[in-house]
Amino acid sequence: MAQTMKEQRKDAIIAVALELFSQRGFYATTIPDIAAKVGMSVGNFYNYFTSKEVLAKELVVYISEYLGKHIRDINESEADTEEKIYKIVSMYFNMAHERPEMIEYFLRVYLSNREIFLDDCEGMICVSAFVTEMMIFFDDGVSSGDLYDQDFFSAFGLFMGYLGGMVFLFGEKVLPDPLENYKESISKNIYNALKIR
Amino acid sequence: MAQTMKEQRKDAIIAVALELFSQRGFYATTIPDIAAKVGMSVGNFYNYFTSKEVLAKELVVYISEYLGKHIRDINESEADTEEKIYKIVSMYFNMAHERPEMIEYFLRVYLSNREIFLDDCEGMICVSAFVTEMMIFFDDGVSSGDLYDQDFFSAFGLFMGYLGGMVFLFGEKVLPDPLENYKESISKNIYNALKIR
Amino acid sequence: MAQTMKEQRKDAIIAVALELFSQRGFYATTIPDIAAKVGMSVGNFYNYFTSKEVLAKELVVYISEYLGKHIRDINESEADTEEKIYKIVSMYFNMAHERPEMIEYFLRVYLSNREIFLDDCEGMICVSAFVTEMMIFFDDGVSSGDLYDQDFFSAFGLFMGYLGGMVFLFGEKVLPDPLENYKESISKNIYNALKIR
Amino acid sequence: MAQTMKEQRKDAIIAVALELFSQRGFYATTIPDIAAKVGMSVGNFYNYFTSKEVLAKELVVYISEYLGKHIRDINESEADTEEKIYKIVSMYFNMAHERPEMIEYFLRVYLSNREIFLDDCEGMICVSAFVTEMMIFFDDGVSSGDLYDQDFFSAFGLFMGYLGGMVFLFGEKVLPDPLENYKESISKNIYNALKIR
DNA sequence: GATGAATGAGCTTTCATTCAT
DNA sequence: AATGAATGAAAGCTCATTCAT
Repeated sequence: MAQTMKEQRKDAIIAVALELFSQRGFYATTIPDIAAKVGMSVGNFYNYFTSKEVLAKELVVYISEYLGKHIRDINESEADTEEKIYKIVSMYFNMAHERPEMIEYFLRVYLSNREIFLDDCEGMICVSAFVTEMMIFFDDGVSSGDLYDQDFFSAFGLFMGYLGGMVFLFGEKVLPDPLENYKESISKNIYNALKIR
Repeated sequence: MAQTMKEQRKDAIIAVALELFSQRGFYATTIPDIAAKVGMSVGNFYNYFTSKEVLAKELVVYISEYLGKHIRDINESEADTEEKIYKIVSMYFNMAHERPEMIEYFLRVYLSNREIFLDDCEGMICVSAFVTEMMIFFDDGVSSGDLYDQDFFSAFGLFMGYLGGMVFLFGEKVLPDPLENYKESISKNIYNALKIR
Repeated sequence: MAQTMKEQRKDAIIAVALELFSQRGFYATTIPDIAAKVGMSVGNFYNYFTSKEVLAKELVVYISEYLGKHIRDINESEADTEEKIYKIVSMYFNMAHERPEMIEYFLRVYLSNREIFLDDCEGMICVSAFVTEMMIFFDDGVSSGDLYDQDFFSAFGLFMGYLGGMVFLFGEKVLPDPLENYKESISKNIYNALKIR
Repeated sequence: MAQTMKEQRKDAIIAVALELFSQRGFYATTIPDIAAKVGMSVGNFYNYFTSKEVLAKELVVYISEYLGKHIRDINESEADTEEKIYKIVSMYFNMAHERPEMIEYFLRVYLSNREIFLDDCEGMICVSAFVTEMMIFFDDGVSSGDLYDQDFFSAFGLFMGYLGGMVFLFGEKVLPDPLENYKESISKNIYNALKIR
């Protein structure tokens, strides 16, 4: 598991870029900003990522895999579908709390700046690790007779749109309570929307 | 109702800016781009809007009022809550189809580039016309015994997150069917999630 | 014939660029160099030429037309072929003396940096004004029975290669005498090489 | 004649640099490009050549000696002056065909980027091996009563300017025939221009 | 109101060269 | 001899904004 020096530096760039991009957006973050915060020269940055866009794309893949791994763990747990929904919501909100840069990057950079991701991420392929696990979740739910058998993306849109919307509202500071407090009601809403009828 | 010349020119800018911002994003659209498409000099543009950011903010207000007006009509109609949900979903998807620049602007510019709207739009005030009507919808639904009485923003997040998510997925071309076809199932999902329990 | 202000500024850029490119070469001359010498901001330079390459290409056309015009005058004069050769040589060497940046640009920038001119100047089209007049000169010489009827480019290569070579040697400071002094012998050499046999 | 390892590596760099410089030009070729193609690290490259400019200069000397050696062979042959001219033209065109990187380097890098060669190559000293042999050729021609006794550089400019011009035109793809086919007429033209009168 | 030339700061990216290993 | 990460200066180019006309 020992990382090479180069891998460590690359991870440092990823961490810093994630933070800055998520806070300031893609365009308002400059390579000099990133390099300075990593403690690296601008020129050297380009030994790690061939362009700003390539960095942005690697970041999406990174987050997608991170999210995907957590959902896989939930998928593989013993919980029933309703509990799994709660676990996913919890995981998502915890992540929004503890690693907000990841969720924010997803919402603010990936979902919004289509022009950046057009070339290599078409059809959500940069995000497939995550989407695949959500598919498995739905399929399992349907198979086990808990969820209504509907178009995947309709259900996916509900689930992720809802969660993303809440995180957005939280970021806007219009929610009266911490995200934490909404886990129950939101899980319930989602379950009600998706359950067998 | 006759508009002054100045108002007409201003509306022309708004229309063009909406189109370009929604297609290319805020940063990739330049003032020269907008001025050229309006048929106006760059210098003159600044007689109508004092900066690019101010233009962006006026655009949000414009869309918020437009959306708000349509929801008010639905709120004031005779329909019951379940029908109103269907009407709002329909209206939203129709708008995504016929005036995509509006929905796209909302999703791609307003929701994503927080840094632009920080100064004058905090706490969703630029978007209050629209939010207010959604609040009225929920209150009416609760009053009439149709909807479960929960935190407004939790319900709002579900509703708008879901719709936004679907439009996003549609834009990504991953939906097998046209948005139109999802009206029924999505309205149903939303109603199931929000109804009295 | 009154030039607009903008045309004057453009001409100023052309003059400066010609000078710097010919002295330092294309790559060693920067846009900031040019702008500074014109007394203009870097940004404003790009209101006149959309890129450094475009500027380089306009320069070739400019010189080609300038040279072409002078050769046309000679072609249309009453002189016989041998005299015309002398006139062309004289004109070329005078130009190398009085406007060296033009000849130098031709030799050092246009002839050498093929990659710059690949896209829009293929097949010598950027230089056609000049080549055309040389063609006319040869045709006339052949028609009047003075020149041997051979492949145009073979003759053209002799003529222009020779003159270019001499200017190069002059620039290298290896010629014992000023260019001026070679007019006679070179014209004679060219005539001997091309005349009817 | 066994080369040391170091000499072999150096020759490998020379071969690669010649190829890349002649194809892409001096500025568009990077040291990393060269090192990669040689299969060597960038750092190691600097153990063989102390700078990019030094490499460029060694290359000229290398070509000059190569050309000089071939001309010496011709000078030392039994042929008469007219035949020697033909042999030089042939050799030059053959070289342009079989080792185009050498001729191209001469024309595109050495003759054009004066700024690179200013410091150590002034007065054609980097190229003296070749120039010297051409001088010998002319002197012999004059001594044997075949060539007109004129200024050496005037004759040299004709000879080399002509040949360089033809190779240039060939590279521009404007010649109707292969270079090969021009050997006769060009040799004749040169002889006519230089012969005793 | 209208024009568009002008500014200048700042961006992404490149690359010859160095140096610790 | 060899590696390649690191530097840093500089390049081409963009663009929001201003201002003289």
